[in-house]
Amino acid sequence: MSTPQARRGNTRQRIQDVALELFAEHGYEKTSLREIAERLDVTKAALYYHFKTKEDIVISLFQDLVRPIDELITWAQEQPRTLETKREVMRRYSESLNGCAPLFRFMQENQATVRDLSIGETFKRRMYDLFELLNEPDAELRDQVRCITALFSMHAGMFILQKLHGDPEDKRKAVLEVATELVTAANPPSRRPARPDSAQTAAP
Amino acid sequence: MSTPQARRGNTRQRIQDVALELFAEHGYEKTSLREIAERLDVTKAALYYHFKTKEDIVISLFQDLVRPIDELITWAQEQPRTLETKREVMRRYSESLNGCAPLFRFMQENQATVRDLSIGETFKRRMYDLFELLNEPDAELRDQVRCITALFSMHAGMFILQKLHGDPEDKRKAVLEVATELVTAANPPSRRPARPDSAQTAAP
Amino acid sequence: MSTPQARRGNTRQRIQDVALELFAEHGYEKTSLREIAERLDVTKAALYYHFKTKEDIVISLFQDLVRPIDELITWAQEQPRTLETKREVMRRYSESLNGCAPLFRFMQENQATVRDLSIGETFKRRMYDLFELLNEPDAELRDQVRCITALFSMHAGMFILQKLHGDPEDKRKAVLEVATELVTAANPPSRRPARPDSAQTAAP
Amino acid sequence: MSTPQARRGNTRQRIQDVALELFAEHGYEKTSLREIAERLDVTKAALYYHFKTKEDIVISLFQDLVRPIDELITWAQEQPRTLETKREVMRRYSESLNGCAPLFRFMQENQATVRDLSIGETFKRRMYDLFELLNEPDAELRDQVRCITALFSMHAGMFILQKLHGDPEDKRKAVLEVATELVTAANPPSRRPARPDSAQTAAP
DNA sequence: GATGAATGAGTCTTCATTCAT
DNA sequence: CATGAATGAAGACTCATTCAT
Repeated sequence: MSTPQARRGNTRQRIQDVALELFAEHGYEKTSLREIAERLDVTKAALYYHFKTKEDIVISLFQDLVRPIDELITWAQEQPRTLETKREVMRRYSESLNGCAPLFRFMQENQATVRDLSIGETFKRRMYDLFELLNEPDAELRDQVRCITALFSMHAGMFILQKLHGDPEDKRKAVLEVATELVTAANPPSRRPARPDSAQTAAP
Repeated sequence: MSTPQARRGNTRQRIQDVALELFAEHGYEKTSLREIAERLDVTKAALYYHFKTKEDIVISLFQDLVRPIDELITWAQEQPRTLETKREVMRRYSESLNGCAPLFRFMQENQATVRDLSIGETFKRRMYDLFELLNEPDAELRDQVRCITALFSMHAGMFILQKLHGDPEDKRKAVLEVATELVTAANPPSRRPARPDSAQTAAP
Repeated sequence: MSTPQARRGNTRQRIQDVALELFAEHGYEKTSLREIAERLDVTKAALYYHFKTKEDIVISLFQDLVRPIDELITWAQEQPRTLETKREVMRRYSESLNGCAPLFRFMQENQATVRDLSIGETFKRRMYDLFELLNEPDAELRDQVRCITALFSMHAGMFILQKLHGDPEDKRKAVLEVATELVTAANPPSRRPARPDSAQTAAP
Repeated sequence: MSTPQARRGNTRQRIQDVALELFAEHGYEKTSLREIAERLDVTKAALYYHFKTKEDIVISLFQDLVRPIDELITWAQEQPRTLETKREVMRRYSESLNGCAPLFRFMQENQATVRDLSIGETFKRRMYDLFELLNEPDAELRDQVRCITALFSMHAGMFILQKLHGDPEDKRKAVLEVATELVTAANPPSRRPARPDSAQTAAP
């Protein structure tokens, strides 16, 4: 696996893996390309064969992440805006996040940096789309806060809970439950769309 | 205020102000001492008269912040562990945070950096103390998540909600309410200490 | 002279001197800041204390050069457009060039580079101003060529003739004579301003 | 012409064309092989199939240029050293230059670079040969300057006059005329070889 | 209290070049 | 004929830090 021959052809992938690991661990700015290169046992110049700039590495990481979320958003926008849909969005979102925990940890812990990177705006847009899917347009301020907290707690949840003992999967589910409760509370029956039967068709 | 005479003697304070502003805006690593010095119209060397290192500036900022929170923790540990105490902790914490929003924004958005700084450990300790004040020792996982989410939403709340329109004070109250609800839900009547006097023995 | 104390305070000047020497010798691109720093026995960073960028060094060199030429142009524009004025312009220009021969050699031999630098445009402008001072507005193409050749031969003259033996001052005068002849030929009596008496007031 | 098939077999030529274009535009040092390769839509490695080094490309360009000039020199050295021969040399030289204007522009504007390249010396030799053909061995300094100026103005003429309006061919002729006048003036009747047959013994 | 001048270590990035395929 | 992958050397530039004055 670590012979030069075996590494052929997957260097790009290996760069992404190591970079993500280091970015998540020490932050984007404090991770130098020298460090990444050394850990891969290649030269810095090799990185530049695969990525035009340091930022480009982050962008490539982000693009792999954003796809499932984009699909989720697209799917949700075609569903009826029922509570059940919202719950399903939360479920699916939780799973998406689970698949790219390190990247989300990186984004969470390097927000100041990410904001200056070109992906910052894209990321914000996604968050806002999700918020709008959970939130009713004319919701009270308190309910808006509930929705945002729900989203945010799922982002942060994963690694904030790391020091708590317990099975990671159990923790994920606990976070999902609490977050779903918040969304549910933010969508009281009185404010839900009139005909409840549309709800039946919600999730597949 | 901005004449050379008026600036005499409060340079230290002015450095802290500008540094915090820039750290919060662009992150710790991307803010150089040159930038800070230029904005203050002094030389970099002048910064070194007031602070031993760059990290020292952050530490000094942090110390001003941590005091009210330390006091809050000390006070709370002497109170009975009732739900009402927990609610009061939330109220007071919300106000403390309000007083140092930019610093918290900085800590929130530069976690990867802060972790490597000497303040990282101190900060984590405070968070854990607060968590223990809100959480019952043998609480279910879900209730632990509620407490952590409650704390976290108050940290993040302030600047995450910036794009929502509305009076900042209204937003703060909304966040406080939602967070307090989470804490309340995490402390169901059945689990609250049966005899309030047992609370006396709670804190060490 | 070369003790650290003696060097204090004139580092900026020394950088300019060495830089000009190396730029003229090997070209702008092939002269690295490392080279300049090493020859001065300072670090590269020291150069950056005195100049913001590599280009900045060239700009500073150029500004010292351009001043006497600007003055010459200003002076000439206030004189009557007689042949005698033009001859005086050539005389003065030759002396100006003599004072900054290495810089002109640099500009002459690195035109492709200079063009991309910010000084390129400024320089071209000066050349055009000088051309207009020597040339009559509606001159024939051949006379225009004469003027341009006159100017150009003075620029190039100095270092092209280096391999010819003879006293440098003699060579400079020879170039000036030939160039002046070209200008004279480009301003035939028939085309000179009508009233010859205005010519009397020409040179101071 | 630009289909892959049509490009077969003339890649070498295409490299030369693009390289010359870029060298003339931005200079030798600032033109990277990557740039050349990209514009040709081949890889850098492909360039190395056709040329051993970057300098090799310049050398190959130069060799194509130098042949007609070598022929001109050889021819001229066999002619009698009369003024008429010299005039003919100028005429032919002007035409040669016309055929390779971009290369000459490159050499003119990158002298500092060319000097360090292996072609530098070769080029200088040719220039000196030409000078000797135009100049009488024991000419006065002023006449030597005339000859050099004549040569030089023809080199520089082409692109210096670019901003002047007028037909390029007209400009070329104007330059040739002025340059020829300079050569004529440098060869006054009094100094011309008395008996034309003495010309046979001129060149070594 | 503060500055002017400098440093050493490090940053990201680019380049000409090589070579197995 | 040409490429994909990589290298080593070097480039310009920035940073936190120091210290004599």
